[in-house]
Amino acid sequence: MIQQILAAQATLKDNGFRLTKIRKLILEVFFSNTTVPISATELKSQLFALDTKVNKTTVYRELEFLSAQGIIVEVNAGDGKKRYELNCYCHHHHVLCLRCSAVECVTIDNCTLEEQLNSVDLKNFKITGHALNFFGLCAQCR
Amino acid sequence: MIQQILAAQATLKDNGFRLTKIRKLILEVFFSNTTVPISATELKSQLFALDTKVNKTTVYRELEFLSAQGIIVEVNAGDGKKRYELNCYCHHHHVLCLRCSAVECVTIDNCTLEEQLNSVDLKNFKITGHALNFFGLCAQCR
DNA sequence: TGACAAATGCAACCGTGTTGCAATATCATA
DNA sequence: TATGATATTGCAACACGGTTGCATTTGTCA
Ligand SMILES: [Mn+2]
Ligand SMILES: [Mn+2]
Ligand SMILES: [Zn+2]
Ligand SMILES: [Zn+2]
Repeated sequence: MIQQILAAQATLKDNGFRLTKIRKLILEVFFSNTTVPISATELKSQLFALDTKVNKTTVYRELEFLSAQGIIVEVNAGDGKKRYELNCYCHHHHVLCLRCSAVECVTIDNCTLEEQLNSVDLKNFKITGHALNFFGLCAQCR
Repeated sequence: MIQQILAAQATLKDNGFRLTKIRKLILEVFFSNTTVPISATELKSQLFALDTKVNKTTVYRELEFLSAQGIIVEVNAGDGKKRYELNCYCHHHHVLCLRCSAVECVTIDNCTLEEQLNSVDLKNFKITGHALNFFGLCAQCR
């Protein structure tokens, strides 16, 4: 993990971007954290808990920046709120708790969605991706 | 279609609700329209095109009301915006155009998603539903 | 150390959706 | 048909997630 975070930092520097205090902290949050996707508001809170008060504009801009760099990815869990997680380069889906909005990643072994698409009438859309979200109640809320 | 709209109106009256000018127009929009889900803003525009200026609060409340009555259903197409369509009582999914936000319904024949769930680690969530959204470019935008 | 550009903070704004409350319209009943 | 109870509507103000312009600060490299 320490290697990965250093690699990410090196890549950023190589591309002419700066390693600010805030950016390094955000990288730490994403790399050290669990695999749960977090929202801009949650990230802001986590930074505050780390004694770093960051303006929300900066948080939004940094999330967009790290997404553009391919370090994190946007997760749409089905409520109208963007979340982000470390880019794991592996296709998977998400579960959302309808009561407390907790989100977890879920992986379907041998997901055949892509193959099933061939037999589907997609209304002349050119498909570039899909999102499968499950809804329900988490362990604490059920 | 004319029968269905009359049946819906009768049900509403039987349950003590009123058939206002606005409510009847909204029912007409949903029953006569294509099967494409529409947002509150789009509905407001369609009513305006029918020479009926409606306050947005009324639109939102009416959409929630008709959902609660089971006449229409909420559709989450993957952008952070609620859409609604006539309740067809049939399980299906949706495609979203990433450029113009057009939405269409798609049906996967013999959707096996529910069965695949048994072999999936759902993180102790109790699942009550799912949403599968495809993304891409519509016929006009591709 | 200094200059230049990247990053930040601030304030104001946007779109979607919600709430409290007063005014209005519907409809059963007289 | 007139009336009253209450369902519905409009208005204004608000909540929330997210964005934008611009001035200030900070990181980096020569
Ligand atoms: Mn994930
Ligand atoms: Mn549909
Ligand atoms: Zn929960
Ligand atoms: Zn399109």
